[in-house]
Amino acid sequence: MAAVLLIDDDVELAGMLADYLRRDGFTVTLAHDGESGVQAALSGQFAIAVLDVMMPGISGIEALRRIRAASRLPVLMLTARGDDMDRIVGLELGADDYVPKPCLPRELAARLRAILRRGVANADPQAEIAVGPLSLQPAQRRAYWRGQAVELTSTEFNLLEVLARHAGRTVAKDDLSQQALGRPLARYDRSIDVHLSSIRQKLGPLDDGRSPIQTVFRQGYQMIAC
Amino acid sequence: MAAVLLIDDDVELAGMLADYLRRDGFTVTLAHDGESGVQAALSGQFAIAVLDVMMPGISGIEALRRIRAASRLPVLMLTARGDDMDRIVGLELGADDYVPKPCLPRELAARLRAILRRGVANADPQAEIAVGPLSLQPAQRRAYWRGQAVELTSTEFNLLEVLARHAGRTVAKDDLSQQALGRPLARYDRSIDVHLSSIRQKLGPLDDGRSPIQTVFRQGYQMIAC
DNA sequence: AGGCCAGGTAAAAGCCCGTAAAAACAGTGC
DNA sequence: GCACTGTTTTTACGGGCTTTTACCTGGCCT
Repeated sequence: MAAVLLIDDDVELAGMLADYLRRDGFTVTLAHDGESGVQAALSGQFAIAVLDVMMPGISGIEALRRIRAASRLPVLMLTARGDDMDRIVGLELGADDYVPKPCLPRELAARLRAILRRGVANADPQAEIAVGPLSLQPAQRRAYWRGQAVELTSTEFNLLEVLARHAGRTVAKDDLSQQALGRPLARYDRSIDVHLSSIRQKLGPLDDGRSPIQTVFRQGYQMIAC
Repeated sequence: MAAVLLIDDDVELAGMLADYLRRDGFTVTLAHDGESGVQAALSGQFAIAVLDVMMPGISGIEALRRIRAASRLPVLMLTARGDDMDRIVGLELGADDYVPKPCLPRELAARLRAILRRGVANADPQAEIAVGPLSLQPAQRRAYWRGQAVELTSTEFNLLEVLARHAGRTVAKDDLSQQALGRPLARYDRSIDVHLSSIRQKLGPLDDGRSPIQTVFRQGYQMIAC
């Protein structure tokens, strides 16, 4: 089943959780401090990470920030009962869920499965993203259209990757700007539109003559799911 | 802020939670049994529903099943500590999250916000919506009428999608505006009417000569269920 | 019957988006 | 430092989509 990375400095508790998850069908790897945890999370080997908020050295929040800076790997936060603020902040920062400690292993497993089922977001950077005639290899930053390599600039690739990861759903322009350009969308900023125009030209139309990227008026853009 | 429907037979507890949520900026409506709760959930007036699992009459699970049969409204389940099985089943059935009881109101609010932030993404984009001669593929933003592709503008598609998801029930103009145009209905705003006029022209009449979208005087519009 | 108001629809007005082209920026080699 | 090259952002304009306006029809009420 899915590969889980468990980052928690409490060796005993982590071991116990890992045992339970393994019996439940998960493949579990342990990291006992934030530093090595972040590194492992970015290795691209895991489908999801479980991250303890309270840790010596880098806090869980900081670890999450560093993971999010480079990856969309799903992350579930473990928090001690009571630190609600941290919970909210955790989700603001882009955690996918949190579970209060002490937690029932069974509950943890259920939430892991729920996140994995929700799926798509599984940004395993090693994997290839395929949507209809488009295929992307984020690890090599290469794009193929109908099997042919396409020359994209760096920004164009970023944009296309975000859209492809959310294929079939509308992505707001602000999110596109945030994730592909790394800055919030300013008023009168037309960069996204211009880049999308060039992407469309480089890719060409679908079989039915439509563009593979649809405009959703006033909301954003949507890549057509295969 | 967001309109929350709270379905719980425990009047006292529900009232307390409602108070907290209101102070937190939510608009809260209460339902004290499954039957009326399901009905309210399908009214299209709410952004999210909170549903107690343990209820006399229809159980929370059954209520969820009936909501899911007709709608993708986000639902958060309230479960008593211990019934893990129900939790898992709850998520399998398409709940968006669950919170164990007794719960901190603050935690409930945080989770509600997290789901709402996740936003529209809840609508299962792979599914195809079919209502009589109409079929919609939200993932590709395509519409077919009697098997023929129909060219719709972005807003027209949004409107039709909302109506089709609630086929057989009246949708208030204000909800249509909110969901398809992303803004509340203003006085003297005729946009919805105008868009509906063009949709009707593009689709044409049903076999019996009526429009597939009926006007419900002073209330809204309703798509005729197959 | 007549007035009032919601809704149907054509047409005008206004705004958003597509896109070419210019300007600004970043990197490279000399 | 400077010219050269490739990329990103800004600018500008035209076209299309949305919204507003206006006029008309028809239901509902007194």
